Amino acid sequence: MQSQNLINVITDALPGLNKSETKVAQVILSDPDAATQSSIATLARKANVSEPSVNRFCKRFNAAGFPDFKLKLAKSLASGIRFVNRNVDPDDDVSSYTPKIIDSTINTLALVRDKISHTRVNQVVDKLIQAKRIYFFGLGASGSVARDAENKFFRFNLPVSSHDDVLMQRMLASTGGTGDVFFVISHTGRTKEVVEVAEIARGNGSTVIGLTVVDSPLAEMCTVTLDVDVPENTDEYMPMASRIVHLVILDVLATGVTLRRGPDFLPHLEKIKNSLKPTRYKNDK
Amino acid sequence: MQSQNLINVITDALPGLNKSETKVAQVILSDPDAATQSSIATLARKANVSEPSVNRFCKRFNAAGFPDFKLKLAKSLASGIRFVNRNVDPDDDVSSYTPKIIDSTINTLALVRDKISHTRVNQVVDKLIQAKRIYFFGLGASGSVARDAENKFFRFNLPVSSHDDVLMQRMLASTGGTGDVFFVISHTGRTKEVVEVAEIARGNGSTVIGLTVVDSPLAEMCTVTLDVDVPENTDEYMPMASRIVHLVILDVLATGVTLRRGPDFLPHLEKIKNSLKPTRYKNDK
DNA sequence: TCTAAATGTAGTAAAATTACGTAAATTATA
DNA sequence: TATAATTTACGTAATTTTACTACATTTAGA
Repeated sequence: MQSQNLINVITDALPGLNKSETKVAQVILSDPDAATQSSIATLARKANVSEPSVNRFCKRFNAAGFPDFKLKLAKSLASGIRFVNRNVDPDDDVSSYTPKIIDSTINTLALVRDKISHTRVNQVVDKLIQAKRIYFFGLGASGSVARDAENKFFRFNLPVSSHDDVLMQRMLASTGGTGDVFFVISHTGRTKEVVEVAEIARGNGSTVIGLTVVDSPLAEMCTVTLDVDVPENTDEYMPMASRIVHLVILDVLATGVTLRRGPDFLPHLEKIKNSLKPTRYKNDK
Repeated sequence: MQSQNLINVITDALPGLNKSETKVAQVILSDPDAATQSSIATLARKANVSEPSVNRFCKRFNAAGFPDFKLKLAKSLASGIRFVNRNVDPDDDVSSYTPKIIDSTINTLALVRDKISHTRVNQVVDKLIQAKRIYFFGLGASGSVARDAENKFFRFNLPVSSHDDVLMQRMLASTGGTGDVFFVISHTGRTKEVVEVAEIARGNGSTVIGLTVVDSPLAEMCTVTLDVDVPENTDEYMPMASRIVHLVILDVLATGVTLRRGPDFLPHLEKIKNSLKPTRYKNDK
């Protein structure tokens, strides 16, 4: 795991802290930026604890001491993540809910960045490179993710298609075989239709890649699973973050494939880019 | 205001510094990360200058003193190096390009969060609330964004549809009128077909909302434009970030609409959620 | 050679840390 | 259930480290 956001770490640890540590945590979380600029004495005073308590607090979070802690805190703040785990409130106005939603997305992405298995990503890139054909399957919200994936991967000069029709998916899965890759995207990993399709494809010797939840029925049917451990939304108003995560992971996979193809492949990408030029108004700036 | 990256500032000021200040600057620039962790004494020793020289150096760069300087330096490192300057390199392996791509997406989102006009968002939410019908239009990559939007907005009990077929878009645009909202999504804002469709719709008295680039031909045709000032990708291997940004902005808009509808609307959303339950395997955890 | 800027020395103030002692809480035991 | 034993939490005060200030010395330019 890479450097996690200190504010998240503190928030997560909050329930397990003792009295004075909690006080310190609250003062820091309520205004992290002020905390980075105050001395151990002022912070201790604000939290109504002694200076050594603050110091111990810092060491608890793997800092060498108070100055080191402040440094790490400052870095966390600079990383651009401000509203941490703040849910949207029914009374929020635009200027509140807008940053909250964006920050929550950022937060989720940062989590995925630190948790995603690079080995798995590599395995999937392997499979995609070797594929004779790629099918992207998804239903509902994952349907548009699948479509986006098609749009992205067709640039690789491979027969790619995306499908959000269950019957079509079934038919394709049953006619597939070795060399075919079925890339199945599912937010829950529990949609029956999707799991069945994966099973059919697998039974015919196709490679099945799952972009879904770990330990789900779908994950069990897959040759390789890219599991995304995105925290479930508890808040009614918070949008589903998994779509975005899925899209970004597909970006990563596409990049992986491009890099494997090597620099000789770049002219091909350039050609596709240029093909769109005549459809656009010139930019005279 | 561009990133007040301290490292850049120091580099720029380098020619105008005097002897000992130059020494200090060189030590800091050669290993900024180490500098943030050392005391004024060690830094002075490394640079072969006295402690007050280091202190004066800090004050020269608008810091209150040495600790404040270290803080600012740390922030520059966190925000700058982590996000901005990390293009995918042809030699990168999985563990390099994966975080790079995710970080670049995060960076873009953070930028949008700070720059997006809340007034505009509010205006668009207004229009969407008042709409009798909503059409989401997009081509190519924006096509799947449009589709995702449909999937999200149909929950609001409104006639919503998405279209990625130019002819269909034209026909709908020409038959629309007051009360109809055409939500046009475009990465470039310069695709001729899309601009024309917007013009037709506008001509018939429909509301046209653009999710696109500021000052683009499309933006000029719209009733309200949500302009996204996403930096263009210079790197061959970096995926297009605007898709993600568009999706997140649609999340924001959807949340805005939900909040305006008030708490009475929540049971309706719950109903939709529950309708999907029978399609899933039970989660026995 | 004079002047002003640059740099360093030494002392002081501030900040952080450590050592240690007391209080609180937890666990074990009667 | 009460109380003793033990651990854990917390604070005081002393110590050490760190940063800053005032002033002295050096250096460079006119």
